[in-house]
Amino acid sequence: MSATIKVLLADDQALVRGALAALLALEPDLEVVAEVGRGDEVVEAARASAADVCLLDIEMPGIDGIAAAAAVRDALPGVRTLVVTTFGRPGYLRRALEAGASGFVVKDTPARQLAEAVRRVHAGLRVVDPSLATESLVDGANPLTEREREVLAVALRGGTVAAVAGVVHLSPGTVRNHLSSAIGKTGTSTRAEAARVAQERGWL
Amino acid sequence: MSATIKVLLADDQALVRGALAALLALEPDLEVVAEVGRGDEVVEAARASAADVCLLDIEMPGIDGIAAAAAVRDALPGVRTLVVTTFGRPGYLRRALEAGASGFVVKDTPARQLAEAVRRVHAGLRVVDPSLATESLVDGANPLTEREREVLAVALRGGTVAAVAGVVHLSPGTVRNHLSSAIGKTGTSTRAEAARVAQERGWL
DNA sequence: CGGTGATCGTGACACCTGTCACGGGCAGGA
DNA sequence: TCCTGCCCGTGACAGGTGTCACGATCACCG
Repeated sequence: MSATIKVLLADDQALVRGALAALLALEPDLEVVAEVGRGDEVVEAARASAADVCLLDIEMPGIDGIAAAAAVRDALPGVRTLVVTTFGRPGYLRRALEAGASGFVVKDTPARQLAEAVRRVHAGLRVVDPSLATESLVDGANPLTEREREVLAVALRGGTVAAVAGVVHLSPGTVRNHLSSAIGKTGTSTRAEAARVAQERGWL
Repeated sequence: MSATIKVLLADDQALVRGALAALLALEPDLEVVAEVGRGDEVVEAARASAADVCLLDIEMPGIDGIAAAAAVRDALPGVRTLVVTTFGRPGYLRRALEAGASGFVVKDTPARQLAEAVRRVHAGLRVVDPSLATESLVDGANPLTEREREVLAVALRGGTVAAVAGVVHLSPGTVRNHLSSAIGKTGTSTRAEAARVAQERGWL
């Protein structure tokens, strides 16, 4: 075991990545051993640098931070992951924990708490934003089915039913049925509203 | 004149704010004298701390970073502003410069260049992301009219024509005409697409 | 002064959407 | 086995949407 906790940083914004590195470098017991800007480079870099904890942003090219957490869990079981994200969407928290993440921190949290969160995760504890944890329970699970999510995700870009049907290889009528169901489940009245609400809740 | 450059940080995400502070603290000639999380606190904090340069994020509660830059220009003419944002939308660059910002940096830029950008801005130079500058020229100005922007901004939330008409206090028919015009100008075929494209280009 | 363009409104038309009812197929649990 | 739930599709209907033509007012500019 090394004396310091080795940290891997994954964030697509170089400026934020560098800034977080500077922040963690202030802590004598932490050491940033790797930085990546894509989700699909996390496992490789974590292995090469023998990282103890991976700090993962969700919004990243390649694969997102949640999928990266799952990949780390499968490939490097001893490595802990801590998801750090901009959006405190309840669905994100649930999916992150299901992907094996040990912690979930929103970017609104004070800077000084980040190092402490890394230490707790490294010690085997779970770190979860308390305000989000309750919200996640209140909000409940994702009521959308697999196809509804898929159709709604494409509809988010704004095309017509025919365009969506072409992308997902379905009949236009089926697409409308899925959209109608999703509209009902989100309590909205148009697909654009439904897509927006679903995204805000982390259902996509 | 002080020996160090006094910097004000404005970003709604506390973690990013603190991280940027740590990053700039590494530079001996820079000093972070104030941190705020809202756009409408910038002028007050800049005055109180006698800041030389204001680092402004665009996405902020209260007023956004561009409006904050304009407020600083009007209230504190000697203070330079540097806009730092997540999205490299050409329209943002143009509007930021019109608001009197001395610099425009995307969060994708390497961390080490930030301090240099602050120094250049403090020296009275303009700092503009080069890749964005050319894109801004190619893209041209915002073709949308004032009312088209307003209607499109409301339509972005996804409601029906009637709902939009109620918000902007217009006739439903007029709203449809404005939307139709905006759809034509964005080269799209639905209002949702038009709103998405307009936002991506910084036209809203 | 006339011309131009943004703004606001109406009316009409073809088309798209959201909803519902109704099939059938397929997996998993009582 | 039946039942339930998800999936996929069709058809029909009312209502919303996008487009166009046509007026009208107002501000600005040559």
